[in-house]
Amino acid sequence: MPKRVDHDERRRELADALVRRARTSGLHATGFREVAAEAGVSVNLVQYYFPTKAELLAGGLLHLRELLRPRTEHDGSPADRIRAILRALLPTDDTSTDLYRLHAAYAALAFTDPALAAQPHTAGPDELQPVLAALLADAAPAVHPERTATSLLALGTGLSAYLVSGYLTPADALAALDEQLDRILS
Amino acid sequence: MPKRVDHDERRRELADALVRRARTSGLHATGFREVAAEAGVSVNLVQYYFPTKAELLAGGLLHLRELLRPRTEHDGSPADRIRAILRALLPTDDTSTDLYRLHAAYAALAFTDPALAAQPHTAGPDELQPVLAALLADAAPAVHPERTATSLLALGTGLSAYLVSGYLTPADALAALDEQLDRILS
DNA sequence: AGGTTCATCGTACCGCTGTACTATAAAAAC
DNA sequence: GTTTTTATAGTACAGCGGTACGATGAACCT
Repeated sequence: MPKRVDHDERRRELADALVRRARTSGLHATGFREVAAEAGVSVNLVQYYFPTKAELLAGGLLHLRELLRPRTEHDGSPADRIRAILRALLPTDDTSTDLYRLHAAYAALAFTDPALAAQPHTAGPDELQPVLAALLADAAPAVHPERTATSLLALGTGLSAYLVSGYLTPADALAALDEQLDRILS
Repeated sequence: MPKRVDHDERRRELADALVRRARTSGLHATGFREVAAEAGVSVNLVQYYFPTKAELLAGGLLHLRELLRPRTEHDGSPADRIRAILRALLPTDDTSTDLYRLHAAYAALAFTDPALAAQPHTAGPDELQPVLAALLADAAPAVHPERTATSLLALGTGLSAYLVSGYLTPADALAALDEQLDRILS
């Protein structure tokens, strides 16, 4: 076996195994043994890269955030970019639904776990809000950019929650979003 | 000790102990022993009323839903009632914040636990949406009642998520909600 | 070539948690 | 008044999960 291994890469592989497992079995049912089995590797190797459970969980969250980091680079007019960003937020296929649900599990854990709470665990507005506000200032001069950006993101978050819970179909959620966007964008 | 006890009442007491404990310690860290200690009672008594862990959890969820069942009875004009219902949805004080977070933990669990998923676990739109739609049909004839009701509830859900995560202050969330309501309610 | 380091494995331990078994006192039944 | 429920408590057991301890073979260094 090789001696030198890229530790960051290895950690990413293991974190990905955690995500794969947890997004179907649940985060609460995913420990060292499950991650090891999913990665096809020994239990102790997982502990070699993530010495403690807290670090394993944190590594999983870091990787998950990477997986669902929204692509903010779209082309087209500012109005088109706004629409594209918000649409990309909604979990409309099975994969993004699973990831969103896993993220919800992490968020719930973070409420009572200070270590996780310290880590930025958000698919929250903090990254997208300024981007959206800047685009809105350009595309919709009539509205207050920051407040409108926040409201749009909140709407997207709520629609996402309804989507993953099965209360809405993707078509309905997109329609609700578009209705709001059509009103704002001139 | 008395022989006859109201079992439903006792179950409610124990479920309340579970909620009290879980809303600060986290649902994952709340088992038979913790509930028993919180209720000042023996471990076995908890099991006497909730024979299995699944039933204990389900009992807690049932009680939690009761605690945060929104009061839909308000007085005033339809417009006032709409505003009151949506405001009441937002967790603006510490208690409702804790309960909302606990509910989020239950929702996350339900995604991977069929037994919990079968139980109606929602602070979702299913109860409020028809009520709101009926009021909207009266107060805002220009808009599509069902779609608008869903959008408003989604906005409320998103704002609630941002509130319990600390991204928004109650004042900001209420302002965002009011802005939207002012636009719709003529 | 020999020793050292490093990635990997197998196994063992210990604490916690759900669950089961037995006991007991008080109230109800008769 | 005795017997039978019934609400409660204490203790015990078994499985699982995180963690720790050794072992081993391959690659690197000199």
